[in-house]
Amino acid sequence: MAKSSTAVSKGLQTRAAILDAAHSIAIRDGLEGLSIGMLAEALGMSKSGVFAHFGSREELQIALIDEYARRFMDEVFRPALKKPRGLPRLSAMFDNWLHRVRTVEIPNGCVFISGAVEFDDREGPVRDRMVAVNRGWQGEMQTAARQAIDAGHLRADCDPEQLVFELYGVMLALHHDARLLRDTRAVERARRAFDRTVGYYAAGAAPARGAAKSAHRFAA
Amino acid sequence: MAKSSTAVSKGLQTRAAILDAAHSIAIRDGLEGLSIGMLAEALGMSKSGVFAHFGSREELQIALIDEYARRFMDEVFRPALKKPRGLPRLSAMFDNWLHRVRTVEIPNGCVFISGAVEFDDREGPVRDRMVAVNRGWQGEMQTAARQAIDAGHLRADCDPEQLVFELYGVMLALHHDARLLRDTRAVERARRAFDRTVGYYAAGAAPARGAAKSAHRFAA
DNA sequence: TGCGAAAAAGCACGACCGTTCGTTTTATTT
DNA sequence: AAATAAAACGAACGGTCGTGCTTTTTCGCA
Repeated sequence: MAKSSTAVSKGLQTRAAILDAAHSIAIRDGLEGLSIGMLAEALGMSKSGVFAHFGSREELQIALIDEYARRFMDEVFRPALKKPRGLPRLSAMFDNWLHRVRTVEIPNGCVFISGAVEFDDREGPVRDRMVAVNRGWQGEMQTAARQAIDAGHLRADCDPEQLVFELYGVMLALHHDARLLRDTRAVERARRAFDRTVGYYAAGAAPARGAAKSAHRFAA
Repeated sequence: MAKSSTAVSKGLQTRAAILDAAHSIAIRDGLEGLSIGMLAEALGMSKSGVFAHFGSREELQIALIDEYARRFMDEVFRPALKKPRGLPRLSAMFDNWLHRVRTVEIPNGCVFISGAVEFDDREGPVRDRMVAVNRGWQGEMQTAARQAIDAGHLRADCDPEQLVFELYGVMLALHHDARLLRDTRAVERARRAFDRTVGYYAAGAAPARGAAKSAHRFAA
């Protein structure tokens, strides 16, 4: 009750508004397409007013990466923690991700993906934050995979890093086919690819049968 | 002998030189990072001199996409045609691609990938060309997969489009991990993912065992 | 060798960029 | 309500961008 007026200062709440508008722009045009000018126009305020909240464009980009990562975690990973450890949780993560792609990332875009392409060969703090955030969710997913192994859902010889590598490849291919090629079957393909991949590593399924050899015995 | 002076006109050969320099820039900074100014500086000529060869930046970008696609086909797909149809050819395509990634695309970048991200939600002729070129190589690869099925190397229930989807996902994940995260194990993971994927669809291997069910029986 | 055409240069334009600075308007506190 | 701090504004700077002109240089051929 005592807290009469504002819980957060005016500055913080416009900063949040700026980041919200920046999010809308960035998922469409990427981190590079994010300009302070159009951001100010979208918010109905002056360029310098927007600028003052971050001090530089780089800081704005970094703040947006954090904002995007926060939303991603809240939508994709955090709800999955309510599922029991192991494959249920891992599947829930993928399901949430797929749902997010279908609802927000197909019409718009994913900052993780566009940011990775934009900053993969550019040094600096923006790239560093991009890497850190990526390591973050990859770690989360690897942990989930490791728990699935411990729980006996996945085979013991399943490499969590390899599994996450392959699953992210599925998401990247999904974005590519759905967004560039506008292929409506992409979501279904992604689902099938996930099932096949996890099914391969699933305990009880046929063990690794030297696939590395079989694929290349024809070559050379 | 009769052709005394130049086989190609001066204009065409500087145009080629421009496209070569543009290629060097674009694989690093993408199609959006390709500016006429730095292109002119890199070539030691004037902006308007460069500009005159294409008439617009869009035309330059389109010409570069074609140039990149030509090189890609020459390096990755065309040599694979010397291999016998089926899995040998498909494997050769992937091998060549992997080799190209290792030698040119890890230190630099891939225009197919950066271009897809940059233009996936922007209308216009550049995007259209990007789509066309992508459909091109995907079609080539699907044909190779179809031949592998006909030859009995891959199972009859293997969907070529699904297979190409999954294999491209492997390449995308490779670029991500190798370029953004600078993970040296990415190439090895890509190789393993390819082997596992193709191995799954290989004739003689265990048939599809309802993986779609097995992966999600834990969920919900 | 000279002539016509093609290629390159030079210059200027309007637009947008990130950023700085001084001022003015709002919030917050005393 | 007065005083202080925070926030937003407005104008300007130097820079780069793509693009349209005109002029000069260079090439190719008779």
